Amino acid sequence: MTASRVLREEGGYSEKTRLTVMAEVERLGYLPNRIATVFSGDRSTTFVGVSIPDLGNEVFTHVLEGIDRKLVSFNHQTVLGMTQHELGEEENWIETVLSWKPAGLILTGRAHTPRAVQLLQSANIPLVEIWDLNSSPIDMSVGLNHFDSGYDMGRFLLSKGYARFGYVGTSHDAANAATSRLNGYAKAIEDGGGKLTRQLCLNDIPGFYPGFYGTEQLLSSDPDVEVIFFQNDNMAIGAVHFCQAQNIRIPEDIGIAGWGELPIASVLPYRLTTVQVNHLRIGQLAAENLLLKISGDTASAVSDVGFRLVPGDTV
Amino acid sequence: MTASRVLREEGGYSEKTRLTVMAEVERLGYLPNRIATVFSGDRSTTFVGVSIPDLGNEVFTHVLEGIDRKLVSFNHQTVLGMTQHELGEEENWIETVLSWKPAGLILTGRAHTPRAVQLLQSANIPLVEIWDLNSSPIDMSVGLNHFDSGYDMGRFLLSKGYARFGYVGTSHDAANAATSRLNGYAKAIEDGGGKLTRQLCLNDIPGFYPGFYGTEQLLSSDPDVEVIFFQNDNMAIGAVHFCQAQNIRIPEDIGIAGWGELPIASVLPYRLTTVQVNHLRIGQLAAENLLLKISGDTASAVSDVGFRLVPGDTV
DNA sequence: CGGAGTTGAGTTACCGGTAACGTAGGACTA
DNA sequence: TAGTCCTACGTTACCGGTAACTCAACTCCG
Repeated sequence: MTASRVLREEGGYSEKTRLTVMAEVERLGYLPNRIATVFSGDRSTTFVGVSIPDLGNEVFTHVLEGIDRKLVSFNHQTVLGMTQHELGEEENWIETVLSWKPAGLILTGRAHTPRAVQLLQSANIPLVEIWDLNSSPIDMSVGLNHFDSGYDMGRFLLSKGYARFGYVGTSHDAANAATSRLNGYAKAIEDGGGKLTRQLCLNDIPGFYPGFYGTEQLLSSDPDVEVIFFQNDNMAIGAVHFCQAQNIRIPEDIGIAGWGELPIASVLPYRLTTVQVNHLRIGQLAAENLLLKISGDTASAVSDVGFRLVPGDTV
Repeated sequence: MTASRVLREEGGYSEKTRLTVMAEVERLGYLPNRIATVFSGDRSTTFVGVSIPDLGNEVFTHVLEGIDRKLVSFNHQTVLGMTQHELGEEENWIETVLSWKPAGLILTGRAHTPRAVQLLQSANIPLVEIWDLNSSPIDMSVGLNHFDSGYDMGRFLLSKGYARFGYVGTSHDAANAATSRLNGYAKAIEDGGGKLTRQLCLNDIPGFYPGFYGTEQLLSSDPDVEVIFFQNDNMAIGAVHFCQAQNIRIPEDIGIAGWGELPIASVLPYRLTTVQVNHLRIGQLAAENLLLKISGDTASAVSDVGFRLVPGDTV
């Protein structure tokens, strides 16, 4: 008991005793068993479960980096959960990770299975839903309004005089956020009197190559499309390369718009029309709010990090 | 006790009892406390600590994805550790994560602090060192020989007739592997009678933009360089874009070589000279070997996944 | 039909911390 | 000098599972 007090620096021991204890710690190479501590007090671990759809998407690795950096600086650890864009996978992961008594959870997306929601509520631990802003979160939400970002892009393209619109995305739709963007985009086009002639949903991950062949597919089936909005920058860059290879001029023959502003944009010889989002900030803010709740403070339930439309040379 | 037996499907109970127990489980919404299980038997958790230098580097996110997918399919979870390329950070993380009784560890790199090695040895749990192959690992090693890959690139470039060589890398050198590549490259050049006129080490992350301005720096200080080997493909692609912007012809005026074959290569209008490495495979194999050891089987101590030099159009 | 073996279920103790409480002995006060 | 308080340290019990053991009831067989 005295040793326990010394190691926790709780006070109630003499300097002489402290030295004796520390000497024994040194001699035995003693490492505390944190499992026992958690068990004894029915406390939480210092684990924070973080679910993301997949790691292939650069956007989420930035979010994850923001989360982990912040957590580590407050002596917490990230337990990873890759949901593969499947709510069922997420539910299984939530059940498993909860049995390990995490200090909190960060989930990507606002959609969960009913049982997952029930598990989360009865676990009653701090929770942040990130990415697509949830105005009535289970506990807390950090992200941006994807519908609005799609809507703004639609309006911007309309203002540039386009009338026939296309969209290319994939079924790897992180937490339905890309679908929200598409819905916003479609709504803007409808409101503005344009025509969304074709929307393509590839069964692939949203990377460079799907952007490349997705553009080929879309243009061959609908050559009159004037501008294409892509699920993200990587796909848009793939599209630009396809157009260059086919001698299709941008923006004279076709307009290209991406989403997310990824690092590669900094070295491209053209300025991609895109939507800038501070991914790292989403992760940091989510972790910050979670840590506040964990330490018993209050944190804002809804944090909108916003977005910024970047008009480039590609439309 | 009977409930415990039912839930573990251990046998030694009647069907009638099983149903009674399961009904109570349902009624109470009972979730087992895995912490107690670990504590009771002085067992391990199902956590596997995975340390990687940083998440900004696409290469490691692929490795991590390979690891996590495999672990999840065997009911284990990844506990992330970002070491920021600092052995001290790694040591701190190892100490923390060990106190949570992980089932095993996967560490990127073969270099560790003496105290870290001591902690790892006394923890006596399955351990895989990945990335730069360690022929005498603490426990197991999965990766490739980075020195050899650099050496092969050097020899290949010599065979193309180059005589004045450059190198551009960064101080974010994941587990010293890039330095091994540089050493191999330098050795090949020396052996072949070429000249490594300049090696640049930028204080930045090895991304597109550092490749861009690193090339500018190197060429302005040493305009006679004939070919440049980059730390990775992203930097090499940044270099290609710099050359395009400056109307420097590739490969006529300068040769460019990358390393790692990243996804963007698939849509480039040219074929980048690079070294192909199966990053996902490294992660999968590391997790596989670790899980074998965890379940009490034996696994090979050293697994070389190899590499393949890809002669492209850029030299 | 009695003894041996089997089956299903209960009892006890333990893992390693820590909360809560107990207590000896010194200091301080009225 | 007796009573009170404080400090430093010790004792006990408990968290929730499970290993190891016990035991009653039933089965099986010569």
